[in-house]
Amino acid sequence: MRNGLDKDLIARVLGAEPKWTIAELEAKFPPRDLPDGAFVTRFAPSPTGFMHIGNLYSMLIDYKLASQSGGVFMLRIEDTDTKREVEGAVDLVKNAIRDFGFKYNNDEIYGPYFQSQRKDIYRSVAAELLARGLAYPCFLTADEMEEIRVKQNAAGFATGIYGEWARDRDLTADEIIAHLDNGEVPTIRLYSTGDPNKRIFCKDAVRGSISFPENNEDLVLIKSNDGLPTYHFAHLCDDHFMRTTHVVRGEEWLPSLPLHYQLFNMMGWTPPIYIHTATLDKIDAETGKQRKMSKRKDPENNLAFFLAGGWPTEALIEYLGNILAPGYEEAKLKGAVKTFWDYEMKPKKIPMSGGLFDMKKLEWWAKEYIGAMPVADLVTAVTNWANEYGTDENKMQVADAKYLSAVLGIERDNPKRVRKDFITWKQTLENVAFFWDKLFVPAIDYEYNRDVLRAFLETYDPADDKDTWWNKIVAIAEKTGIKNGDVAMNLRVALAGRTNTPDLYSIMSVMGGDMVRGRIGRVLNG
RNA sequence: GGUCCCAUCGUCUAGCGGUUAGGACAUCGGAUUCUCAUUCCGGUAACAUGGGUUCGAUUCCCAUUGGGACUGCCA
Repeated sequence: MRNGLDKDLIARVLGAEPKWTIAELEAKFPPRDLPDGAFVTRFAPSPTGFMHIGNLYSMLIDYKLASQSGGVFMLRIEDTDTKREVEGAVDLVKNAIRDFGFKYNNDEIYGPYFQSQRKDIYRSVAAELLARGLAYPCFLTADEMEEIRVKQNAAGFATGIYGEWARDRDLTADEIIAHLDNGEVPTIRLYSTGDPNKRIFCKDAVRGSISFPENNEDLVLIKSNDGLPTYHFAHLCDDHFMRTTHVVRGEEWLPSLPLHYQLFNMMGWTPPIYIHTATLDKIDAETGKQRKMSKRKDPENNLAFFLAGGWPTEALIEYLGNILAPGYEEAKLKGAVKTFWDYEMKPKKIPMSGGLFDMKKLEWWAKEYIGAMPVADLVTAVTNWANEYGTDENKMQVADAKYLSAVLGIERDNPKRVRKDFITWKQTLENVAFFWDKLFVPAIDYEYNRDVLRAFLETYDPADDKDTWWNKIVAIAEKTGIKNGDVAMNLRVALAGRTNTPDLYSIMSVMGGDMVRGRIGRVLNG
């Protein structure tokens, strides 16, 4: 510990008087009045203009834990890096939260929820640390720090500002004033008293107790360029005063856990319970090796990819949810629960090893999800997607809701035996495109048996019920001397332009007599 | 280099000292069907390696190997 700074110097060093004392802040942000066991969590993205799978992954834990426990889920914007900020990024975040059906509850009294608007809070806490000699102003320039780094590397020491290398940590008040008078703006650094030869024990809800060497780095608490806090300091102040009970974050934060414990200990505050999640990986197509999902290389890392591609958001939730709450899938298959929201997530069971993102399994969840949807809901979902993301052709397909409903309703009447060939809203429309004359692509290379087609036209009556219709097919088969299936196949290809389709009779019923006659006639005349 | 995390079928996992190591996806057969999709039945497939501890290790401990993260006035 060093000598604390006096009030006036603290104000000069911070650029403004601290607005509150710690006691005032404690009163301003009182403990939350919630039932025992309620989780208070937050999703805290940086507004970088990009929402990735990892964001959804951790937000799902936050939201689920809060909602299942009767707690609170907050949205906090971590806009402390003015250089990386992107316009419109906050709306992107909010839209994603809405699209996935999450609701956040930003109670005014714990706000504001933009870190850029919480300067007074950070300044007040920093003032306390400065007064107690647990933080100090540092006037090191970027160039000077680079010099230090070079020296440390050459000598084989760990890089960073610590101990002997921390030039300004024991500056006297007069020396500080001299720097200030010189027009220099300091960063506020932690005055670390940690001893790397001792160990600190930290807790993680998934991994249990983890020990690290104590932190001895004088990390930056408040940056000089804009007076905003670093992640570490913001985390301390915000999660304490927002009364967060559980901090869910990526495992890349594990190494800074000793620092965070140190910070909370210095303030005499209880740290939140940490849940560090493993990263979502994929196999690199070029190297064949497993690696973290990359923003640049992997389009499927971007949530916009799934939204634009028409993936049901619920399928993504079910897929990720099953990873985060192992056993959900089994419970669902057994009928014990209906959706992920009915299944209890246990923090301890959240996996700690990195997982591969499995598109095949996602497809399976999507098929299951769509397969279980009532036709009306399917039509709505597909229509909404087409109108927002679809092509003009897609929009045309959804224009007649009644026809679309008939098309999508094929083989969906028996809930035990629904078709599961719909994966995304987009792919659904592509799958059934042949039902529209404009989109129909005839199979020009197919070798039709024209006798069969002519014979069909002779006896075809759109009003026939299925048995009558089938008996006519059988009769044609006998007459022309080919198999029933071959007769059906000729009709199928003539109508749909392909060899794989749902039930033929249903197709004809939906198409209607004119379209059926038209397409068969087209083959015969063409 | 230093610190830390992780390790069960191809993938995601169950297992918490004694199991024929279970499930799901994928895959491969078979049955059903006018094709496809469904549905049903069945198969292939895993405890990274080496030491301990123990009567007994997938399970506990330690190494090794492999993968990952961090080591910024970015989060």
